[in-house]
Amino acid sequence: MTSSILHIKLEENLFLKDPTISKLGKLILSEGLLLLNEIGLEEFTFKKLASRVNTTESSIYRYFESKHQFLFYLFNFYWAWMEIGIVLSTNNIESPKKRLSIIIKHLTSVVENDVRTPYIDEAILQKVIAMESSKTFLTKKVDDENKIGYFLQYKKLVSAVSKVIKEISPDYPYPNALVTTIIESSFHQRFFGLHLPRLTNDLHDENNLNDFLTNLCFNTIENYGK
Amino acid sequence: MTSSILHIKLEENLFLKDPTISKLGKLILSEGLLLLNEIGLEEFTFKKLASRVNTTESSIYRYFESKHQFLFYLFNFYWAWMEIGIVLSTNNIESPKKRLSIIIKHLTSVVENDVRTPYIDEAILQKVIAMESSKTFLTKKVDDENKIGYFLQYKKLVSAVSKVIKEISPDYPYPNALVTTIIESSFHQRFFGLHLPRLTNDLHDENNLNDFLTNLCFNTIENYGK
DNA sequence: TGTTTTTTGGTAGTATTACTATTATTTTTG
DNA sequence: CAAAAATAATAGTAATACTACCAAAAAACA
Repeated sequence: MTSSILHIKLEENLFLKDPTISKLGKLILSEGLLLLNEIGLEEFTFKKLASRVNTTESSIYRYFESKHQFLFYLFNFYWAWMEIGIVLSTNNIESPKKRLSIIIKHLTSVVENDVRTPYIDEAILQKVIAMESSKTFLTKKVDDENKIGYFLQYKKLVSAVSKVIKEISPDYPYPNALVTTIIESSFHQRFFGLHLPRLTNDLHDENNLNDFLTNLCFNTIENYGK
Repeated sequence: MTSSILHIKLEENLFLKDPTISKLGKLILSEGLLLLNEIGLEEFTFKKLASRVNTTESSIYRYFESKHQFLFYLFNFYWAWMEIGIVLSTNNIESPKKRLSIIIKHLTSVVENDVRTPYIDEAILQKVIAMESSKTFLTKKVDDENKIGYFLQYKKLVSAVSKVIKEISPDYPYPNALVTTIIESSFHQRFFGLHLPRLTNDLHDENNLNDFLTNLCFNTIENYGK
């Protein structure tokens, strides 16, 4: 029996040395993700990570040129992984409405660890991305980082979902905006549920968050202009 | 003729010493806002601001204990100011639907400088808040900062808008979530229009952004459960 | 007007961050 | 077993995010 391993290959400029091909690299990924989840991007340093994996700062710098590059690596990993899951669970579905429902479920549900990716725990990754992903684009460096392809995976997914919306409502003029609104909202609303409950409505409950955004999506596209 | 000055009084724990009552304090606000807009929160330091207003780091630290407190000051100022504008332009309107339309216009339009607040340029403030406000809550300190009231103004506004939604659709279960989704989306979509256009749909045009979110809001609340 | 307060300026210092550079040691691989 | 590659260890730099202290200037008040 072959173990099924999902190897997610990311663009060359998301790292200095591919972390998936060495033991230390994998440790940096797995423990880095955990540390990021524990202390957050602001407090996260390569020095702390180094002491956690019993290596040195300089060794980590050989894999990633900065903690921002490391975050972008995880960010792209997440969206590449998400796309695989979405494609797999929708490619044999005829009805675009059903496909869209499934996609929204994928985008808004709490994720479980995917055992096919040994050094990344997707349940943790989702938390980290929810908390940190806005920080990838809300900077003055966004144009430079966009130029070197740091947002490619995210754009790819958005455009794929957008296509499904166009199948359902070809005249709806804002499919991309709607998709990114749903994604960002799912992250933020779950966060509000935990930390700033007056900014949301008991969306901590999985089904409510999915109901909120599914409803928002379909009512928006199906009634536009009516 | 009396000059009409809008004095926005903020909570005591948003500063160490009230910046609105001294010349230096006002300079810190006005120039700090401009500097923040120019270089972004990550690059912004009190040292740079000090050299810009010809004072010293230590003098600025007498007003704000950190740049994060300074950001929260601006954040609360923005939402307090926004609320005043919304109240003023809706309190004589009967129809809740009209009121909601006006509110969405306020929340999604590019703002112009309000001459009644001499040391804050609201047009700049809006840009800064759009870019930096997610960073106020997406941190590990959010619970502590929430406890000391750093999010009060924002919550107040959200709850006010939420009330209008309940007037229109009393059975809609997610009014708060919808309001924060609209606000966050208006910030992010405009940003995408400028920097990551493939994540949105020409919402750089004012009217489109307003149309997108007005439509999303009304269709969501009026068709829920249908 | 003179004298206290209050406010600001100036300097210094600390621990930490975000790196870069260099050399020594270990591990891998051909 | 030798050569190459990877990692460890150490050191160093400029900048950040502060704190502390004292002197000078400005404002308030008596």
